[in-house]
Amino acid sequence: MEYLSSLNEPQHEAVVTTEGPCMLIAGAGSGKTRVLTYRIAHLIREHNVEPFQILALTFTNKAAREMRERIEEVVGNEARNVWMGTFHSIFARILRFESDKIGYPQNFTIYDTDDSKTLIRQIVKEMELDDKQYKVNMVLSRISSAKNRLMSWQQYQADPITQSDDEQAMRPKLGLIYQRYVERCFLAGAMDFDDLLFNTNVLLRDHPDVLNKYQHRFRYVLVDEFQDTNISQYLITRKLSAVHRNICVVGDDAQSIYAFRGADIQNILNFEKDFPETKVIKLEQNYRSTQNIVNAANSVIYKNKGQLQKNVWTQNAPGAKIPLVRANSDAEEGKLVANSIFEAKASDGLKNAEIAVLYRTNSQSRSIEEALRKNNIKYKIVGGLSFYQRKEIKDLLAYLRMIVNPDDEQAFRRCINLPKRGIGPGSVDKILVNAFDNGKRLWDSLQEAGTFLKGKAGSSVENFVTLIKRCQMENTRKDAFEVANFTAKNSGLLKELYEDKTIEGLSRYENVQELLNAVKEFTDNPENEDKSLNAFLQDVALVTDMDNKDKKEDKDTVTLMTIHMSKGLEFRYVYLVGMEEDLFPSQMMLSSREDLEEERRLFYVAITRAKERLHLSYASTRYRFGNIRNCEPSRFLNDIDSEYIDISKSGSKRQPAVRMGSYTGQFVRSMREDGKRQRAQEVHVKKKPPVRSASSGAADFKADDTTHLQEGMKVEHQKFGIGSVRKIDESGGNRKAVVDFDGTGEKTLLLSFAKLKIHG
DNA sequence: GCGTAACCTGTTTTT
DNA sequence: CAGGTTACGC
Repeated sequence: MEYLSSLNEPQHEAVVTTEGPCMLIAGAGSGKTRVLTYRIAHLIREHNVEPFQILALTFTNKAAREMRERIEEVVGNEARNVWMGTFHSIFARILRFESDKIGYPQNFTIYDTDDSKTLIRQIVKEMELDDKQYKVNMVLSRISSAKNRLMSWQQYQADPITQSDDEQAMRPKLGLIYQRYVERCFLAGAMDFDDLLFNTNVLLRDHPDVLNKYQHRFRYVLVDEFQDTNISQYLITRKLSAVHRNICVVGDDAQSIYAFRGADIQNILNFEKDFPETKVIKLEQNYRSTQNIVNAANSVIYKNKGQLQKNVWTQNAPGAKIPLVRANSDAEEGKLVANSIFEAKASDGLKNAEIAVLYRTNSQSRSIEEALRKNNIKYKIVGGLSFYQRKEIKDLLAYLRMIVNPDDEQAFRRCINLPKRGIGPGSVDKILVNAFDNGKRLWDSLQEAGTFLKGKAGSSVENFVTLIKRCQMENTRKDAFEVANFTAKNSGLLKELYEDKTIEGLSRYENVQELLNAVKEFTDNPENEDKSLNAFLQDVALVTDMDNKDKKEDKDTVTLMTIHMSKGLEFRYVYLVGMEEDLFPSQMMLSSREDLEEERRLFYVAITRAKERLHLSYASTRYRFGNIRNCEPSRFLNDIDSEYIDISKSGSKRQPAVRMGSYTGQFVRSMREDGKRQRAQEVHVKKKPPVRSASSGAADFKADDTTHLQEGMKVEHQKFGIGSVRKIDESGGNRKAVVDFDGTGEKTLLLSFAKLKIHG
């Protein structure tokens, strides 16, 4: 029980109040994660609860992983058996187990947003609707919000409100698109992200035996970031905890920033109604930030109406005022931030890892990246373009999906003619029409394609089917890595990339190898019991970031990310850039008061990430979508009480530059608003964005053929430097070399992937 | 069916 | 700007 002594009174109460419903209102920096992990540890250690009886739900993989690690520190290995994960991953797991009950195959595919969009695009086309009236993003968001409110397509079509809404908005067929979309997903054996929650609700609603089983299994239910749950998620947790009623929700209404995807603060009010015996505990002492930061944050959130009563305070040192800095351009803002980081490191002895740069939109990262690179400051980007969204990665994944679920329409479309086999859109349509018109599965239609496709296309499809069958055969007796390897080689994908000797081609080839490495890591990880391809694909579909990569790479890096991604994290120094009207608050969000308040909560989240120092900046011109735009300082800057902010560096009287005429190359001539000329100003460097994958730079390092590698030879590795070969190990089907690197010591390298040069 | 060039269009946050 | 789609000639 020694861990309890470090807690303050409400924290202590929150840990030991294990029985009955409980709601923790946890202010920013109040030690929420600590309380949650201790609570779970306490259940296991003091109440003899079996780990598998505990269900703990988070929003991000990162939060789940962090919590698991911290519980492990207290209770050891047992922590592994706690049902802990994101809503989506936990319920995907349960759905897989119970898939037959709702008519889905056990190996169902999870469609990512791209798959969903492609499918909607196709449906709109097939229905011969105007794609300008039915814009993909709009259609998808309507469908998504319906699903999040648990409205089926039948209900959607029958509901007079949605119908009249759609008619007034000139898109009366939306209900039909919704229907078709659901039907096509079902035929393909696929669920999108929203379906994972929607179908879990259906499963628990229509199958009392299943509900009963899980209700009794989960004696304790915990929900993190409760303010961000939508109705669909809330209903699931409510049902699951209806028997034992030991449900603990943790949240902070001031940090609710996901209303745009259906999160509903009402859930907090509903909770007290649904569980009238709820014990409410408020954690109000902030341990994270200086007084100045806490006060500034409070002064901001105070501008919102209708927050829950809460008084966040701190005993920490007063700290410095918040500097507000104005730059002439986004590029200059980057420079100022980079310089400030450089100085902070020198004078305050900060490490890169203690610094974060936060922004509203992913596209803002560019100017910061360029400045940091010029200053030789190492950085990493969290989120943004994910590794798994790259074309070559999605291509190989499409093959793997096809092996596991050969009815997966989107995977089929992606890989049927890749590499080129002479199967064009005409043949693809015939195959699909043959399936849909005759009520057949896609896979069956593919297998009989020889009967209705003549010539080259027909025989190509037959070869494709044979290829998939061979891979499936492998899949019945080999682990994910071996199957993926087999598929990459036999599909011709790897060969095609290998033959592409352009810089981009090499990089794509490296990326595919990187994916194979990721599969290898997955199968090598002792925590993964199921090493099948199916298990790997499940995992990958719900992992959005590459943080498992970051672990191995350089750890001491400045973190760049959106404010959304930063929730739950903390840094000694935080640079919040782009404090400009229209950008933050975002122009697109300003249609209602509620929207503005959500943006303000986002500002609150950003401020409260900082422990010691918060640095605000804005640019008066910004390069966006190929245009220079003038920017005004954000209205949010006025929300901070003036005693907490230092505006001495923001008061430059220079007029913002205005774009004049067209530009070519790197510079633009600009003019002041008063008509006087200003010197040419650097606005944008026309360069490709930096390669962000873990294998960046790999293209410069061409590996040698290692077939003749022998013991005792000297080799060079891109990352580990020079070393000598100790042993060559050919067991287990993989050729591996044990290399003793000067400095880093012995490493075992997979020769098929390791980037090795033979030295001298 | 394939390859290229011209054209078009988005422009927010995430599982 | 960058990525996706269309039109067109082979």
